[in-house]
Amino acid sequence: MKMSGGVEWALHCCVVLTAAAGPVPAARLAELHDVSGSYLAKQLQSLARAGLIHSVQGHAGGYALTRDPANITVLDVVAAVDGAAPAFTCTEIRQRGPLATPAEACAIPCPVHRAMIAADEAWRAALRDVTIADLAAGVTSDYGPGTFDGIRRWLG
Amino acid sequence: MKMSGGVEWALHCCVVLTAAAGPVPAARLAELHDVSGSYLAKQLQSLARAGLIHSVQGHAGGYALTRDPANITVLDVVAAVDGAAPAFTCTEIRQRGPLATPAEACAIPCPVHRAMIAADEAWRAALRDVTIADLAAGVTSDYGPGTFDGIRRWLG
DNA sequence: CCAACTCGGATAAGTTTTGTCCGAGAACGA
DNA sequence: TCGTTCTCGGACAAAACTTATCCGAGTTGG
Repeated sequence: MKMSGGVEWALHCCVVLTAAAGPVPAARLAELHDVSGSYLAKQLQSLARAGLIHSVQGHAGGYALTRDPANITVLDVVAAVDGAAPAFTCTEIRQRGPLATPAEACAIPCPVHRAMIAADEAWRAALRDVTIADLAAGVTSDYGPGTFDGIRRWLG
Repeated sequence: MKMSGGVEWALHCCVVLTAAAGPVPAARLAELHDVSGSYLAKQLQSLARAGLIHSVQGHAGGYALTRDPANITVLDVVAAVDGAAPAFTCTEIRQRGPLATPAEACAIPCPVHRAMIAADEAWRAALRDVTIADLAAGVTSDYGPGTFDGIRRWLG
């Protein structure tokens, strides 16, 4: 039960892109966060494939958000980087063994599966309630209104 | 973001132990669910280490629940088998890089971390709301009142 | 037209999870 | 009381996934 470490990087990158004026290269984002540029590229590609950011190639290229930060939820980023599949996978062991339940009685998920589905949905709902814009607002609230100005200046 | 497959086995075993009169050997539980006995033993050991079940050695030994099923939550089982650590681990990348936040300003978790903590807590709360007794009641409701009688009979 | 810079996917190393085995210990029957 | 049989418990490999890296294709700007 461990989430990909790339999720943290991706979320921080999305928050930074909120402040950026134009496209930002992956290498610049990696330097800003002091992480492996080669690996961060992988996470950004996942975000691009999910349609959360779009890439601009060429001399002054880089990555930029595709839509308003208020319309990108944390769940979107987590699903893009870590995968959209639920953490729990039911293998239907109730249909196996000497006392196997017949398949026609298995129209609805078993009680164990139901509990896991409910927990997963609660988790998703919590992540869906927070947007990238909310995170950016939290950064401003925590570290002062000039924080993003400094980032914008450093990005060039 | 994948939960250990052993969690499913462990939960089903706990439900079965609800119906058992005496201790049940790991091999018997494995045969009932048609899974690897060697590997199921590992999960049961985790449950025993967590104090959810206790082992009885010797000729007529096996595993039995230590307390009332209504006092064992699904979260207890998940934490025992899959680990109690939260899925998301914050690496404090805000304290790294050229624009690093000074350590004295990092008394509280960053916004990203806060969102993850909230989601994790929602997930835990959902799992804490369901007990092994609830799962057993769900089985009875789904497959009929005689289900556990059949299991008890098969266990011998 | 050239050159430099960007992303994109294909390619290895490390780590965790999964799966298996045999030895130590305890209870029952003789 | 002793031996046998059954049980758990921890130590030992195999496999899958995550992590990390590289170089080529494509595009922009001068």
